Amino acid sequence: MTDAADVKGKESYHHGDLRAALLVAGEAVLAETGVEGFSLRQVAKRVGVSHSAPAHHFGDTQGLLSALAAEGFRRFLAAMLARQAEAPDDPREQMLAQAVGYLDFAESAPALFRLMFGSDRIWPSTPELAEAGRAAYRNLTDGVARLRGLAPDDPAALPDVVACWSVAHGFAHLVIGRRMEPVQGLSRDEREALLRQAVAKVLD
Amino acid sequence: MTDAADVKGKESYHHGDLRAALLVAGEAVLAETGVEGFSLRQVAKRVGVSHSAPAHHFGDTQGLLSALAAEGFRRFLAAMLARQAEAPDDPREQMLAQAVGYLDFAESAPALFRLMFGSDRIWPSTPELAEAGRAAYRNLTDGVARLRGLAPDDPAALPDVVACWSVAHGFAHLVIGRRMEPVQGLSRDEREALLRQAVAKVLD
DNA sequence: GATAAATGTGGACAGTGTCCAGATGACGGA
DNA sequence: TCCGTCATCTGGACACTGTCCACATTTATC
Repeated sequence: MTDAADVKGKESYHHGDLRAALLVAGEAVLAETGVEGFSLRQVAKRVGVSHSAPAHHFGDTQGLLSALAAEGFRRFLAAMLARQAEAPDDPREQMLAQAVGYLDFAESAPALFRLMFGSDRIWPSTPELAEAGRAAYRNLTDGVARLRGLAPDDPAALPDVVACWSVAHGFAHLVIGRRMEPVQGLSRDEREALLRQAVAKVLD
Repeated sequence: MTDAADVKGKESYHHGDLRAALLVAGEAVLAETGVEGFSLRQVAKRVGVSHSAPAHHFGDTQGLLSALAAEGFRRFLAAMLARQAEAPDDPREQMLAQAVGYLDFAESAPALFRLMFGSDRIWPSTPELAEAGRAAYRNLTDGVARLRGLAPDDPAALPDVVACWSVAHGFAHLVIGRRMEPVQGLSRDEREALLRQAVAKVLD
């Protein structure tokens, strides 16, 4: 139960699904140590495998972190869609729900969030990563376009897109960075209310 | 001219002002390698001093980085005040200028900005650092209070403070993280205009 | 069943942060 | 002027890191 290596029995030379196990362990290490303390050898040790085994699946540290970031973007989008699904089907409410989902994800996986948006230890142009990021972005632009009655790719939506994205991102980043003192002491509901207020200002 | 050690001649056992030299070199290393690539030994080498010399002045790596972050917050505030000084003395214009100064700083020292706001390699509660951060925050709350006609410490200003801070921070962070594709290709003036638009929405 | 490819091992190397004992020199009191 | 104290700085040590390499083992393919 401790290590993924135990699933197939400890004596098999080949792991079976090392790639997946490394991703699971990698995310755990990331959450425990943060981006800056992340160590590839620690991930290998946790899986019960040689320190250089990960190289065959991810190349180097950046490779594993990039794969984690790509997976993060997919869950990031899922978190927003989950909030949108339980919100009224109104353009404005959908945008507010999206912002709350943004905060959900950042608070549930702060280290991953920072890896995705503010780290030099990934390759943002990795196809898998770039595509996952674009999908999340598309959800935002679609929402704004719908709210403003524009075509999904109308560049006229850019100012609103940027404003929404900035306020949600800034709020989430400041909260998980513990750099917004007056908000630290608030309950989750109060933080959410503040975020909704801020986004609402942008949408009006 | 290359190293601060040369100022007093290379042969003196004691450096003279090693602390200041380490801060200068530290910021250079930070700018070149980013937070995650920062190395204390590299800073020592650049100054021309033993690898363990910095310990006597800053304790460990976090100590030096915390000192750099504190200095960063002071320059952060100065950047905002500089923009405010050349803007009309109108509450609204002052807030917009403050946001532009926010972006100025982030773009001029992205690695330092990320160290200050999103890193685990500093101690946010260091007195010097906490005080420098509070001073910058106070400038923001004062601006919002003035705009809304409130007393400087009226908690009723919180929603607006949070909204302004979030939008400026999110915009700056996304720009320097190169995670906002549609904005990457724009000129500095265009980015600034987008930021002012976004902040203006919040202020209305 | 033999051969090629994929997967995993363990040693090597350079680089890192931090601890430690000791060398050096600045500074104040006699 | 001399002497002792103390801050400063050196260099070695240790454990840890990422990455490279030769090699072992297993799987896949013909």
